Amino acid sequence: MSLTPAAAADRTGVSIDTLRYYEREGLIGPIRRSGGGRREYTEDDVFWIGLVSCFREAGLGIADLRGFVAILRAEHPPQERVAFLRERRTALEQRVAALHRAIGVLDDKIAYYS
Amino acid sequence: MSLTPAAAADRTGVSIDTLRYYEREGLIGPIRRSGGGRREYTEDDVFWIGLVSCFREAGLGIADLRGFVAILRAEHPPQERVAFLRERRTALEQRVAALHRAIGVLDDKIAYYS
DNA sequence: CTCGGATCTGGAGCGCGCTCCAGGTCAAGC
DNA sequence: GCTTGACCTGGAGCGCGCTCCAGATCCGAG
Repeated sequence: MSLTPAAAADRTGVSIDTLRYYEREGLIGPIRRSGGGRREYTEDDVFWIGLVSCFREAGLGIADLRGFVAILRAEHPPQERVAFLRERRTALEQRVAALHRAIGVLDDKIAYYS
Repeated sequence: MSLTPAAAADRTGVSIDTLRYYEREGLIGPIRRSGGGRREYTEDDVFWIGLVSCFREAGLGIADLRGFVAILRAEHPPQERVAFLRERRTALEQRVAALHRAIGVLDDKIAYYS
């Protein structure tokens, strides 16, 4: 069984327009088409879209994600993949650190006004 | 002593154009002017710009920051301030959670390819 | 006094990440 | 067959957060 665009959007929480956009940008798919040209999303597609939107929510840009997709799909030596992934991980941890600094400031202010 | 725009930009790591933009948007200042109309940043200004860029780095939008500035400056009851600050804090922690989910995915992939 | 570099203003331009639209196609229900 | 609604494509439009530009002004060094 496969899912219509509307169903896939519903399942993933990503709008139909955005799904098409992601496909154009090479972040997902290419999605299989029916005889009439309509997209038919598989469960695997849904899972992959979930990964992509997880990273989007974490603040990665489209270009970053394209690199990520390329690494996970293409035949790069595992060593290179791991290096790439670690690099991304470091970038995300820096974001976490930035958030903690901001939270620290908020905590100070909260303490001050409490 | 006060700082020229260039010096303030240097101290804060925020570009001159962005400093003017933040001022227009009401995130900082208004900055004191010299007789000739040039901006003169104080140490307090520099400190405040640091706060603003801390929140920007944490991913808050300009509108969010405007709200933040309004709360810290205007005469709102402390109770309201604290409520606002806690709300912002929650939002930031949700971002942290999103980042941790993404980092978790990366860790899985790293483990898989290692 | 002159020169040149820093700064001023208002407004245009840009990259990102969608979001929306027009005009056309496909397919299930009557 | 006809209607209706979901879907198709290519491209325009939009909000955000800067970033850049033109043309004018200021001011310290020589």
